[in-house]
Amino acid sequence: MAVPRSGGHISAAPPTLADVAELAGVSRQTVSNAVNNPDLLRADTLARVQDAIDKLGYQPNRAARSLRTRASHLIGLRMPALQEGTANAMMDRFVHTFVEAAAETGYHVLLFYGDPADPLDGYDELLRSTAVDAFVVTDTHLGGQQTTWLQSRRARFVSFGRPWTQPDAKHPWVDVDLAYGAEIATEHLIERGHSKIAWIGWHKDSLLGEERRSGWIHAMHTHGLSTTGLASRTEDSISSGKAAADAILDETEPTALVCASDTLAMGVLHSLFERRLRLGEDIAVVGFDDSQVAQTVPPGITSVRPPLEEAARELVKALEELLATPSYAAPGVMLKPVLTVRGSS
Amino acid sequence: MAVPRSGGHISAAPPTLADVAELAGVSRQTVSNAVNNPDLLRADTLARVQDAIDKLGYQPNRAARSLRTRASHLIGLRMPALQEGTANAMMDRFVHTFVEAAAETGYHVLLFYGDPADPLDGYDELLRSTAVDAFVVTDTHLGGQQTTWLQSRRARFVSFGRPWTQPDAKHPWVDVDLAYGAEIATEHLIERGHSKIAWIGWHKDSLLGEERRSGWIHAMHTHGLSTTGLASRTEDSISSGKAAADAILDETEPTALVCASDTLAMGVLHSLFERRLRLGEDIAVVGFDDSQVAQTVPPGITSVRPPLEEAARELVKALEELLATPSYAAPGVMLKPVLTVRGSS
DNA sequence: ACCATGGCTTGGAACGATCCAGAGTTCCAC
DNA sequence: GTGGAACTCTGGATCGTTCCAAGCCATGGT
Repeated sequence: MAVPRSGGHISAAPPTLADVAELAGVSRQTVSNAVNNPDLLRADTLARVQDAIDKLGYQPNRAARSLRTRASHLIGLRMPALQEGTANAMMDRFVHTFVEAAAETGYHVLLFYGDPADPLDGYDELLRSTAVDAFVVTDTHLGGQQTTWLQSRRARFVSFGRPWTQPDAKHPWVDVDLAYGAEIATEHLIERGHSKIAWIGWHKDSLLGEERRSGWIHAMHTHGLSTTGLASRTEDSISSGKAAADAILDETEPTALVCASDTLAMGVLHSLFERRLRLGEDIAVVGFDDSQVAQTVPPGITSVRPPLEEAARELVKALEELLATPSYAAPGVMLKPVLTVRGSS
Repeated sequence: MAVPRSGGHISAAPPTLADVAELAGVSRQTVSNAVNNPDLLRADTLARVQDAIDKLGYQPNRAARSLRTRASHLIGLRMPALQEGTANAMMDRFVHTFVEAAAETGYHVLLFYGDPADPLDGYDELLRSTAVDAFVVTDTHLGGQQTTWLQSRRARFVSFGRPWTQPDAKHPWVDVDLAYGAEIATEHLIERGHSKIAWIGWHKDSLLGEERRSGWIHAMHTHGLSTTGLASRTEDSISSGKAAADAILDETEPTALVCASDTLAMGVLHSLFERRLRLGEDIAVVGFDDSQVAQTVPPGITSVRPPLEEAARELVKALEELLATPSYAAPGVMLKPVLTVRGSS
């Protein structure tokens, strides 16, 4: 003998629509309406159904609902590649707010893994199995491969990061204006009385790097300061940050440094440590990303803080509209970072 | 007229089992078997079906499959609370490997959000809607609320963190032996010639804190060293770490400090910075967690590194068995951390 | 009294997969 | 040549929900 469906005190199998309907003395469809279109029911019927729902602890089965409505209420997010030693804890803050904001509109986040060597790995399977309603793409600066491909597959998605390579892309995106970030960082140092302000940035082929660099140049020139001999380009790692700092400190003796990332700023700190120079007193340093490290290292590193929470919320908003109206084409949203001033400047 | 189902070049609607069956000239069930039990088919039939599957790019619809098999192949993970300024980037590394390991066994991770004030928030909804097959619980040290509740709801789960309050709990768990961690940290300092080694830890009501502390005490006593006046207890924050360091440096003048967390270690660094003492030369410091910060601060903080990757893989393994055999009761797994030695000691 | 109106409720069908029981084939032993 | 086991394959039912078209019942205008 099978165990009776809804009889148990500790529900072995969760209650279904039919169970609720029976208890409330109405049909399945009426219960469904009570859940999805309450205003279709007469007040007293609705109350009766609600009682039954509460009594049984009913909750619609997601799989069944997804099957029928062709919507999973899941947003796919590919796990960003993890680099040991690099301050990408930034993503943590972003993901956190994103999950929170998504929850508020009834969406959950499906984290998936893809081979770091293949930027498209993982997307196809989820798309074909209709496991997610949409994606959030976060690595647009690596070239538009993912977005181009998703577009060709008619997948729904939003991106955190502007469509660098296709300025006419139609998908919603949110990004942070980090040229502006470099500008306010540099101006902050100028206000503090510095005039020999060096730049430690990334290689020329990095779109993000060139953008940030342009902010520094703009601020310097606006204030009539020269930039010659003050810029250096290198990898985004601590050791190369240190090497770059060593070189520039020996050659040009700047009084302040703006770094394209907190990782590079940490490299600078290593150089200072070795030279027994004191951060914030002997020399000023400003970083990017406002990572854990910048926040905690004594005496604190002044850093350009991207509004990740706001970005996450904007993306969820765009997603919501995109899923409501498939033809939705939002203008991109560009957010301004703020400078968090700490002891290093 | 409706668009023909599988006719399009750019598939509007994904192909279904029936489409594949038709193309291959077999029944739906045979296609299903080709996917799930290939050895039931004759070799030539299997090849024909496979061809059709490849040609159409067929992928089973997850919702339909979930509905029928009552398994979503999703693992629920509640977003851990985010504390600004605290070095919990540790979780990032854990989540990353977990997602990766889960993917290898065909599972994806469903990230969800729960009100930080209510440790149970979020679980119930997912459970009742049968959205996930199991949970990973990560905050067992906050008291066994979540695990007790999940157990009473007959939910499947594994925990990262031993069942502190119920030593007889039956669910699989994985944890890191951080008493041992404190021990090797202390012994490392003793080897380096230190004998006045202070402890900066958490309040007495923290189970994790007491455990780590016991490792320090054990190592000290084993080597005939006194611990009196060398221990301090405080909050897990940078400012209280600094205050504790200030007090203990003034009173007892230790030559080395073991901190219960990297956050506290950062507090110590602030104290040293103010006193113009040089980390690793004037005084040695060891932290816990091997966070980003410990890795990057010059000259690097020696830190007890929990094997998060291994833990994640063990948890996935346990999950797999748990989902295969519902009555599965694994013994807990206790992993040993390693000490990452850097310039601070 | 009648029919149209509109609000509320209903049973049957469908979403796309798997489970189940049975039908058809093949093959070997007697 | 036949019976039976083993192997393949098939059609119908089912998972729990929502869509659809139709049914019921008051109400109100003619």
